[in-house]
Amino acid sequence: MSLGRELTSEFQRTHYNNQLRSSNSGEKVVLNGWVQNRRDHGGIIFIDLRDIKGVTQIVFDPNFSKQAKEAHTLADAFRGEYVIAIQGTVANRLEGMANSRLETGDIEVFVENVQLLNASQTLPFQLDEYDNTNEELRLKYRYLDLRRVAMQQNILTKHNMYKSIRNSLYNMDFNEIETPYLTKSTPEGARDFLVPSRVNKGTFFALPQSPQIFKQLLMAAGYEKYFQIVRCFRDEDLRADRQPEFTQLDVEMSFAMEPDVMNMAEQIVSDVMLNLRGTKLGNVPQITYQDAMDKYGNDKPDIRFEMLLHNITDVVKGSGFKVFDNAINNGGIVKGIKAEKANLSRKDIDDLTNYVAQFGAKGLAYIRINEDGLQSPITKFLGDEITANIVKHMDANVGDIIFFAADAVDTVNDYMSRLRLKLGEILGLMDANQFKFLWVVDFPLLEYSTDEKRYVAVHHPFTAPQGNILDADGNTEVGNLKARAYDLVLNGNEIAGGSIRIHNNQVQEKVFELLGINADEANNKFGFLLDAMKYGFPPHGGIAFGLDRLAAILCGVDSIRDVIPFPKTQRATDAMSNAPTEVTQAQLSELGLIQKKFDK
RNA sequence: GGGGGCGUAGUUCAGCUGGUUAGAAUACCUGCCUGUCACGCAGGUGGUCGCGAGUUCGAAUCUCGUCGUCCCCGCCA
Repeated sequence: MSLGRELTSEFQRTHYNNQLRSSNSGEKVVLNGWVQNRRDHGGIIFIDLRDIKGVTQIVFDPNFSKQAKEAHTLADAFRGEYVIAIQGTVANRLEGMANSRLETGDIEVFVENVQLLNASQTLPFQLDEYDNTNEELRLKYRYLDLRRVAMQQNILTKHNMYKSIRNSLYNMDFNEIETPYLTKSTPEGARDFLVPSRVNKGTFFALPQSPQIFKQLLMAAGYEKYFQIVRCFRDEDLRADRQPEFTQLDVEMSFAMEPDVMNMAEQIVSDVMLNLRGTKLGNVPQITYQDAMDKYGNDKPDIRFEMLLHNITDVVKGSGFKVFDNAINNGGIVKGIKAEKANLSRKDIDDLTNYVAQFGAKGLAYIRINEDGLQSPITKFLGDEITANIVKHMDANVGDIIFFAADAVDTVNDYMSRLRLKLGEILGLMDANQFKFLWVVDFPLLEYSTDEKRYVAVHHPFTAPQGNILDADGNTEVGNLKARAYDLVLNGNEIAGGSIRIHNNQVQEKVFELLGINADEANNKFGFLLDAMKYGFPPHGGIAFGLDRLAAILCGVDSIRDVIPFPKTQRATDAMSNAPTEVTQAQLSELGLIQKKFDK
């Protein structure tokens, strides 16, 4: 293999590989890049030369000139992913030889001089779009994987998203300010990543789960409009859309109310949609949390399709069908969902039954409306009248299938919302080219955690309550309190969440009280924030976007790993470097994590 | 912590109910080819069937374990 040479000035490119057009015909140019593809016809060699901008076809024709003959001889040895620099002449392609799939497809460059800058071994996998290499190998050689055009497009899409977002916020007069990565552990919410302190042995920093408290303190400090594109850390198990470190757009503004934050957020996504997709955002509808739960069964509805859940508890009450009656008598509900013109086989329905079973469904009753009548395993228990009422209530027609859920409210909503999405997928109702944004508002402030046997914050403990919470007393139904919180949902994904925050010391103490956090504990954990509230803390609110998810949706990929340059595997390791790795005894000892061993 | 899928040439996969020498495509190597653009044609190299144990006359195939990876539940905004 020939050794690569240093780049010299006469081989520095004059153009990127997406730039040349017919108008450049006859010009002498220099191009740099990777050999994407080599087609050797014996007498003539074509190479697709790729750089970050695009591809140009270069031609090694030994008859073009005396120098070109030498270049042709060299090109004989070139292979995929060799890095080369060429000097040559731009020429219009022969009649009928243009390649409409290339930006530069009207021209080609006849090479007169070539410099091999570096060779490449045979790759561990092919970089073309026809190779569907497993992710393990892609991650091990991530620098090669990232060289693939599809991945470059994803990464650059994310760049363009960052650029658009920054520009929007600069235009709206927001200040970009940093917050620390070495922070205080507050065991609330997700598990922290801990960093041992060498200087203060036995103590630990935590990597931030979000800059929440710091951005509020920046409001206390009077900066009024803050934003940051910032890495956040959570030591929890991974998913296709969850990584231990992820990127968030964090925004906070003082003297703001809900519409101010929401309008600002809409401006950001409006600009992103216009800049990246060329589409107008339009009006973003709002739905209350309660409505979302009633109609969709979850707090992040995908509104690209209807298929609403219907509460039919009253319709089926006293039907004599044990499953329904038991659920209702135990305080639960019965919901129905109608899949219109759903041509599902018996096996499809079995699959759906198994699918919802993992979310607690004990079965999946249904009524299919056929030309010649109803087909259902449960109508014989329900009786003709109630069956007819259900069909009427659900406005079901021939070809439709109604599915039923009967259980505790939370269970019904959980698996019916998942059934709805599954049906949407099966019936092809989720158009990947549609981007439907939705605000979910009026979240509950608190929800009861059966695990911890206490109320916990739905958003976080700094979220302002609606109304005057200081009036709350023993008679107040704590679970009914509402928060000044809002989530932005895109195609069934929560892409941003925020709230107006508490800026009043008494209100904050009251919320801590409701959360079962006593004054000592609150002081210990958030004393500096509580103190700040005593020194002219302005009213403020903000929002945070999950940018990896947003980028994944915009790129049309299922996993956020495809928009993160160097992601972790599902076991939270780096397949390339094998991190995390063990460290030396000396390092541990220096950090005070083990007793120093005294060798004899 | 739990459930499931996958692991066979460099890569992507096939390999049935256990049966002679484990196949294909592509990549790679050699030769031919002046208009291709996933070039073409001819030939060739390439395998500890993830690893370990077991069942069997015989295991890529069956069983158990283990490792890796992905998806999901729990967990997590």
